[in-house]
Amino acid sequence: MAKELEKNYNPADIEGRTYKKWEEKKYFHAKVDRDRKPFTIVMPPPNITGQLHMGHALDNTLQDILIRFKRMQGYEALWLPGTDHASIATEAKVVEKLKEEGVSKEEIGREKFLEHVWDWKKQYGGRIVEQLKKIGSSCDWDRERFTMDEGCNKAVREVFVNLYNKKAIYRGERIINWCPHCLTSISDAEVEYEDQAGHFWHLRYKTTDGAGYIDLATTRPETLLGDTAVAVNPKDERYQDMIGKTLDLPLVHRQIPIIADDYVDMEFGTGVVKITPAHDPNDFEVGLRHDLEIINVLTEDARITEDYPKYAGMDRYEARKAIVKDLEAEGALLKVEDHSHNVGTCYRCGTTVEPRVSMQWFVKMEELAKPAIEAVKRGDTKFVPPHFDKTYYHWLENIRDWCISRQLWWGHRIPAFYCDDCGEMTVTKDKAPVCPKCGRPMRQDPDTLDTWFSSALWPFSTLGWPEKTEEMDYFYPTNTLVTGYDIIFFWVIRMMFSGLEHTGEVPFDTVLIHGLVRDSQGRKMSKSLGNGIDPLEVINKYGADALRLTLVTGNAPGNDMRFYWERVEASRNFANKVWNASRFIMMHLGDREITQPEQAALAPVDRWILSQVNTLAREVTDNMEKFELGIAVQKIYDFIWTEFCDWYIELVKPRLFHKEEDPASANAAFWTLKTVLIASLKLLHPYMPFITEEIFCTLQSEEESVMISSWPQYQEQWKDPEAEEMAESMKNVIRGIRNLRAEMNVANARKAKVYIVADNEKLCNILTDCRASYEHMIFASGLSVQLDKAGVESNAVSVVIPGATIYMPLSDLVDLEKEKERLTKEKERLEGELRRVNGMLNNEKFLSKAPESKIAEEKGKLEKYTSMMAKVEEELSAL
RNA sequence: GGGAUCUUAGCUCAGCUGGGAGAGCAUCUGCCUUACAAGCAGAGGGUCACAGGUUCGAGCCCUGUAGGUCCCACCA
Repeated sequence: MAKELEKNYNPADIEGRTYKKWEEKKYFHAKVDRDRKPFTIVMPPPNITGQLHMGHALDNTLQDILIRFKRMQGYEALWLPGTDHASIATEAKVVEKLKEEGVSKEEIGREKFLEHVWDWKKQYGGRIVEQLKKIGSSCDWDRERFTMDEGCNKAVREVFVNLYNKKAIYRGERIINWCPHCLTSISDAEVEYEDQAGHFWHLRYKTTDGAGYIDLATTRPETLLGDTAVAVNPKDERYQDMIGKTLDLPLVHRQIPIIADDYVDMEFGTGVVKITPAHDPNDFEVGLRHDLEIINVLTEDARITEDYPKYAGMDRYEARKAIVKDLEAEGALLKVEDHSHNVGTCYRCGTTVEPRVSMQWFVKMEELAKPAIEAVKRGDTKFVPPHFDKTYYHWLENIRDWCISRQLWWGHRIPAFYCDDCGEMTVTKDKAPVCPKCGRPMRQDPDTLDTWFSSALWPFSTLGWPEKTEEMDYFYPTNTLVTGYDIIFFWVIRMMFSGLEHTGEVPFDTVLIHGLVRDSQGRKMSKSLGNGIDPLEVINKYGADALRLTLVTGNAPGNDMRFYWERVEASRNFANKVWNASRFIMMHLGDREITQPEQAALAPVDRWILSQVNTLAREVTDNMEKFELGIAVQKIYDFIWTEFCDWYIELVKPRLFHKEEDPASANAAFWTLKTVLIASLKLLHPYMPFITEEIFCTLQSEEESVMISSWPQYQEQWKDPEAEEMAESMKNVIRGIRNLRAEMNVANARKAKVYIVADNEKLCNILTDCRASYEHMIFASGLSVQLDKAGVESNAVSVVIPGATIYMPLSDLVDLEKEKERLTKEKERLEGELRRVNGMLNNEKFLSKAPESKIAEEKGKLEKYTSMMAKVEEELSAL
């Protein structure tokens, strides 16, 4: 049965069934196989609330390329997928859904609420997984995990208890970042700072003795209600006599001391700072040093507390207005200035965070950070590109303790238990412990853990840790972690110190960092701007392969890229090119039995393209191993389109069209076409898995698959410098004639006799030997390759190529002036080249210091250009 | 305030350890040549931000300047 491809490349028909076939055949599944080397990637788990966006598409395309490459190279390649429970985001979603139904989470209670969340997860959590499949991700879905599954929970409890016992986790009342909208604490990393326009309110606080006053400025007048001191710098001479005095706090009329603390910058403002320990992290520190009272004036949703009846219930901003007004009335307001300052906002909802003193759990970071820094310094884990290690070091070297408790219900519950009877607290892996002191049942801490706490364990919790599993032993440490630079501090550093602390090893040897996919104007894609491009829309229109190719071409690791539909079209066009070249080959191949020809039966052009694809395999492999995916795919693209399609296929066409006349030659051509096509498909497969699989299976058999075929290896025997030289000469001839015809505006239909006058016998022989390969491409009525000008008409047009001059008698079309112009231009070009070469070769320092090979190369060029120049001048003078 | 990074063709970007500037798109000129007009053949277009330095030789290495982007930072 003749094998054929559909007339048009239609990705939609192919992708779904191809992916299904791969899944059914279990090609994605990796198992412990001690005879093979493992290669492991763990997928950064997308949030279950998420929809596939361009960031996921890029991230997963890169991972899929790497894993397919390694799989074909013979590694036991595991790409372990999963999803993240995303506590804040998911809880918010479900709360919102319940709100629409008229219920609040408090009304239904914790257990019932969690049931709702699990239902929600069941219904929507798989969405993103299905979307990942659409782009071709070859993950081992049999091993899919969830950050809240039983295994992850076990790992979380193990880690928490271990760290607690080592005193690396502690509980304490600290000032933390509080989101008044999400109603939970968030970590430092989760706060995003932005410049906001605000004001400076200049205030005057009078001393209680009525004898003096002190002026200060604040950006948050409403916190005045919680002021418990005013601070000046101890060295500030202006205020020496004020230190120790007491002030009458306006509005509240509480007596507060003037204290001295180094924290105060004398240069800034009046050099006086009001101290509100409950509502500012720095003031909190000052408060600790001076044993100040902490007066909380805000509720958890950032309203004024009942303690201040006049303002009670007002939110932060209403209260600010009211208080400013009252201060003015009291004469305490001096002036108001515009001022822009840095405000912390919640990364999730954008609400301005409120520093808040509360009881939370923390991970002590200093000791954990050290080994993580050392590991990268030693090179146990490398960043690609390397400069991202600076970001990594900077974070770890300046890290503060990590607030891990969240006032949420959806998440891993903190494994700390309290005895209401005797007040005992215990931290245990046990899910329902009794009080170690009095034996009564205990109450579990109501808080859950920061989502990143479980994400930090992902590279090993997914492999079965803390159990000593085969998988853990075989696949861990993993190899490459692929993620965006915006996630380094959230995730990479936390996996690093967690891996080192709990497994004693780095969790991965390489961190491949990519940038952001921006819109065509360079803006970040965002929901609020509405400028996001849906990857699924791209796939529907142009196919997953086109999307993937677009995301990796012309991009270097760590750099942002802009999305253009034009680029997707270019990728789709390439897919179509591959498709049609394959279709052409198969059309002529039909059912023909092809045998590997003897070396001697191969035409020079066959040996040339075989040599080329061989070199390509080596270069592509090198580039991919260095994570230079953009460079690698560019080489594949150029090879397939230019060398294979535009040159080789065009050159062998006559042998296919007249296959019956010379079966041996046709066989050699077919064998070469097939061999090169298969190698190309293999090299291209990691980038464009669907189209390559479809063509491969049509060409070979449905039972086979390019994705589990072996990666092309460089083989010395196929290297053929002679054939390459031949091809170069042949291309020069063809290009020379094409140029001539284009410039003279001679249609290909107008045939002419062509004389190639070679400088030397060698080139003459080369061009004679392979004339059958290129004769049809020069539109000649006759071709003569010779060593002298015998028989060449006197007024033929000419073009000088390296080593030869080509003449075409087109006398009736010749315009002498244009000929002169053309040859003069060529002469000028050669003069430039000769200037450069002579400049180098006449430089004694170059001759004495440059490497031999470079000097020889330049000498060869000098010879070439000198000879060409002589011929151009000769032609010119002949005119 | 500190750090990172970028500045290459009209646009978007590549350019591996320093050795004659590339791609895609766009533009111009011919072609429906029986795989592909989502195509073929040709052409034009760049003092590689600027100034120094190292080197026989710099887009690439070093220093500085200017501009852009991003991250971090407790200046009330």
